Amino acid sequence: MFYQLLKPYIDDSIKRSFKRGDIIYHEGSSPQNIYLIDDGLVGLFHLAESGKETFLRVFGKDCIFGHRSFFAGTNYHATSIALKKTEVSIISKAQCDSICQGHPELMKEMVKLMANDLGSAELRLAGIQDKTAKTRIIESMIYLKHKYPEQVWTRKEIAEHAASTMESVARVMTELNDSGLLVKEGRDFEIPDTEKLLAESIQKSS
Amino acid sequence: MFYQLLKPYIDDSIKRSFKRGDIIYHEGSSPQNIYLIDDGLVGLFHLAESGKETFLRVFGKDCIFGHRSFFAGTNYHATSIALKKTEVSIISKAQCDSICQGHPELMKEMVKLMANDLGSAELRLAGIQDKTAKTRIIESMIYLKHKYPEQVWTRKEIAEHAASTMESVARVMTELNDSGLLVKEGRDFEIPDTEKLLAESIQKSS
DNA sequence: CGATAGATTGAGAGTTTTCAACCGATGTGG
DNA sequence: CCACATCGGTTGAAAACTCTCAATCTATCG
Repeated sequence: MFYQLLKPYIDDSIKRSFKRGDIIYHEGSSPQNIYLIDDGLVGLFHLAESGKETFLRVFGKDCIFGHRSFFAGTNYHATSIALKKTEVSIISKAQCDSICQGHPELMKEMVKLMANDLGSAELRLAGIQDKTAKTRIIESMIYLKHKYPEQVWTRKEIAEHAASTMESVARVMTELNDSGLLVKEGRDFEIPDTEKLLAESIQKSS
Repeated sequence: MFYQLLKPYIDDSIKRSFKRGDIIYHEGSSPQNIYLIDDGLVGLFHLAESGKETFLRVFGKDCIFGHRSFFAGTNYHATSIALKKTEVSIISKAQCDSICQGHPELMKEMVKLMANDLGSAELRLAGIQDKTAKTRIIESMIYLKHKYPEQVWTRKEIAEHAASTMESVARVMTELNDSGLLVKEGRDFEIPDTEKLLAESIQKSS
């Protein structure tokens, strides 16, 4: 949607490539651009000094990222990292400003996007309080797998999205695999029946 | 700021009063209005079935609330509750739409507001992972007390903001009171030196 | 086929929460 | 103005859910 709106303006934008693990921008630095993904997958992470990482958001083809800091007018609060080979178009501050100027309908979309992301973030915040680790892990597995099924998500990534640890994810996956609610396939996995799995997630962990 | 922009349009808006504890809108219901606080204090809470509550945001004089759901186009994801005697102006959907239509500068402010709130929510999310309960409690005490110093914040409210429990808040407050970093005054408290208290919060809990 | 990143599993530790009992402040009606 | 009801706060002890640590195993890829 943004892509459709932005497309006419980005033909002359700068392109860059990243491979898995590459950092696109760092927490704390000042936003000079908005990024648009032509192809690939990017994760937004908060990296704590303790070494703990939190997987905040994921962006795929045709998504923009870096927009939050841009519109907030603050430095980046998190670090964006390529999760696979990724091609992005870089839209400069000046370009952004001029595009926004002439397109109020785009601002409406931007408001909507961030309103939704804010809702999700707050629901996750609340979920850490009242949901068990198992429930959160199942929800994160479903979320990530459904959003980007071709990606082989690591236990660590799922854990960082669920506010847990990779060991706990491994344990939950083994348990679900044994009960048939999930099928482990090497490092990847499949979800045969999302509804059933969601139902399981609601039970108190055993 | 919103208040200044909105003021000319809300002279004929509906006013309503609430007393402490009154629910203004419920999670799950459909947003019909945006609310503007003429005077008072409102908290946004997520109420889990387990009984656990999460204190998501606080709104004081001249703040708007209910805007996230309005702009997301979804039902409320949380419940707003008056924290003291509060007067609000109610701005209807239709009024909102027409105001937004004619005022792109207002949409820019709205984008900025939500971009900042999204950043805060995600930082809190990350903080639950890598900060101790004591650190979060101190941060929430400072945040709430500095934002609305006249309010007598309860241990429970602080706990629900810090993703902890009122017992833990009571214990931290007793400890800080004994070390002089905080002064308990009946149910209220004062912070003699915010910098010192912040420094304390960074230490690992003892 | 070796090297390396990722996954698994067990046992133990530990921060917080939970539960429960009690205390103290605040506010109201008689 | 006192007595009592209630709401909020305090404290201790025990429980518990997860995490941490460590060793081992298994994919995957050059």
